[in-house]
Amino acid sequence: MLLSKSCVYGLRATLYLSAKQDEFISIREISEELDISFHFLTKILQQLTANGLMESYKGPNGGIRLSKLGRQATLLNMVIAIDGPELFTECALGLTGCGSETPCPLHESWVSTREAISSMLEGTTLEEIAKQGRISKFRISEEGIFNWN
Amino acid sequence: MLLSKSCVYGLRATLYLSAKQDEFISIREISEELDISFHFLTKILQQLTANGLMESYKGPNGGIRLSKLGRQATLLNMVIAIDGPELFTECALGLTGCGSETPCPLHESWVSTREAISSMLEGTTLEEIAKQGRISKFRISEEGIFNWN
DNA sequence: TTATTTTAAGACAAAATACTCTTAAATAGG
DNA sequence: CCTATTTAAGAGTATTTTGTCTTAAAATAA
Repeated sequence: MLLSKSCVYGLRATLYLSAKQDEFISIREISEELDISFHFLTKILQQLTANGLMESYKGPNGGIRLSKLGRQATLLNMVIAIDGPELFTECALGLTGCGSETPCPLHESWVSTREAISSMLEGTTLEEIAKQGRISKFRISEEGIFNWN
Repeated sequence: MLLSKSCVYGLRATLYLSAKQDEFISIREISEELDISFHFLTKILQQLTANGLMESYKGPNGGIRLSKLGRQATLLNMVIAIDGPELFTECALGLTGCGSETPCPLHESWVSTREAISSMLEGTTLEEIAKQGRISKFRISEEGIFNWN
């Protein structure tokens, strides 16, 4: 699995929020719309607020939203905030000293492959994805079509 | 983590065996040289023999070796035998129906990214890696330099 | 103030992954 | 045949990941 489940849930919630304006959206709503366990999602989003990528507000009409920083962020920032940077730094065979001086057999090709992975996640900001989503009607949940308005 | 630990251990053992000739190498030797738990490695290699990629022989002077099929195989075959094909088939966001008709926001770029991953693992056969290893002195363990003779 | 709604935090449980240990089966050599 | 060596198989343990539940804290509104 490329990304952990926590990370996938976090990304889907992030995409959900990218389509919303500045209002706080309740985690309950997100969890129901995307069919993700409420408490589990809460934990994941707490990590993102701790990293300054989201902002939360307690009480009635409270919820969560992308921070200014979060709106300008890319999916790569979200992935690193949840799964850590290891995917983009470590050797594919898990060897600690692996580098161009003392490489494993996969080293050179893995360096360029993980470039491809980070480009995929870094390519566009959330603002851009949201704009594109309105045109392309991307899915972010198993069932139903998400309203990218 | 791109590959499971089981998979990484299996790949490293595979690379170890690729440098050997037709003799059976004991799993004990591999586990000591590569610093992998003996019993755990045994389990992993059993999967590869079950898939016909390796052959084992019991008793004194017994051990394991790449089968004819295994020598002609690529690392991709080994990865799929251990971790299954999911990495190369599933949606990056874990959505079941994801495809070009009803894509997630990552779909198109993920398709080409996973192409990059499979090319990395498919690029060369074990025979070719072993040949290259003799020239480039690739590492396959934390410490020490592996003898690719 | 009080009740309600929401996130925060932490304990807990379940499942998956990683790893260990014991016993069985096969083979070789004396 | 007997013993030692090796893989096979399966039970068992530990750790990590995933998911649940309960209580606290903050905010709103009546």
